[in-house]
Amino acid sequence: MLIGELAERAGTSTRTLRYYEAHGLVHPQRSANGYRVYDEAELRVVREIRALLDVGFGLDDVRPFVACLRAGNASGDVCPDSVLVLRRKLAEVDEYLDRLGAVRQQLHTQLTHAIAHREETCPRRRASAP
Amino acid sequence: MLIGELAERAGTSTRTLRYYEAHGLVHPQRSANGYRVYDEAELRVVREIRALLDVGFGLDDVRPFVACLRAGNASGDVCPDSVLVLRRKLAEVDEYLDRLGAVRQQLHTQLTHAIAHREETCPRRRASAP
DNA sequence: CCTTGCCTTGACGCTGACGACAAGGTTTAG
DNA sequence: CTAAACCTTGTCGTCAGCGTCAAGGCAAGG
Repeated sequence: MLIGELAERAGTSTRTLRYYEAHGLVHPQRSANGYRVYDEAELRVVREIRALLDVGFGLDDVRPFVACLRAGNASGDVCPDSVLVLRRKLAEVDEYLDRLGAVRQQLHTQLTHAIAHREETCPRRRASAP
Repeated sequence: MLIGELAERAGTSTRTLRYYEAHGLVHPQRSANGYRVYDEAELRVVREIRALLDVGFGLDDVRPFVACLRAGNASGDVCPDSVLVLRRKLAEVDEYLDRLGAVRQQLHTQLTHAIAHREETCPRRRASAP
């Protein structure tokens, strides 16, 4: 299959596929006229890449998973390097969740105080004094 | 106070202060020789900006808070526009927390399956068979 | 006069994953 | 013959908040 078909089947663009290739994630054959030719395996690889990128991975994080798939495994997750990345990413996500939770708390506090301030300085009609 | 002093007192760089000015967030006076001259109020403004950026706001989000401070309020939070931004940002954070939680869940699942797969295909010494 | 240490504007670099366009070759259909 | 619809490489643009020179002016001390 050519690049256009793969792009459509993988739900991405030809530009993206060439980008992945330039970064060493995909290795298509070339036909006589220089066109990139992909097989079904590459489709699975591209879908793996996309799935991981959607979850917040970078291209470098994705490499072990691609290698794992290419090594013949049914899933890109099962190789040691992939597991390492999964652990690291999970830790990163946990850390970010913590920070974001703290931020949420702070925003909530700020908002609460701001509202309280408004009630103080410009009381609503039905509040206390007429 | 000149730009270097403000930068140090605010814990940032002169480049950053000029950047804020270029984006209309800070308006220093100019001395005869063309140097930027800031007063104490600008220090508070810059600190407000920094605090909000640290929490994940963009420069555009910060504008209402700066205007609020400049309007004479003790806090940049208490003006209506600031409250709107606070509400919006809180909602954004909540949404992102949800997504990130889902991602965490997925990563956890992938990791669990990968580990289980390893136990299957290459059992530990003390597992089952000798 | 010279150095040191401020300050000025201007302009390019960076990160990441592409989008958009240019200028051209190939193949197929009419 | 030509248009349509593929494909190729190459290059620049995008978003945000700055970092990092470059080239030069101004002030003060020795």
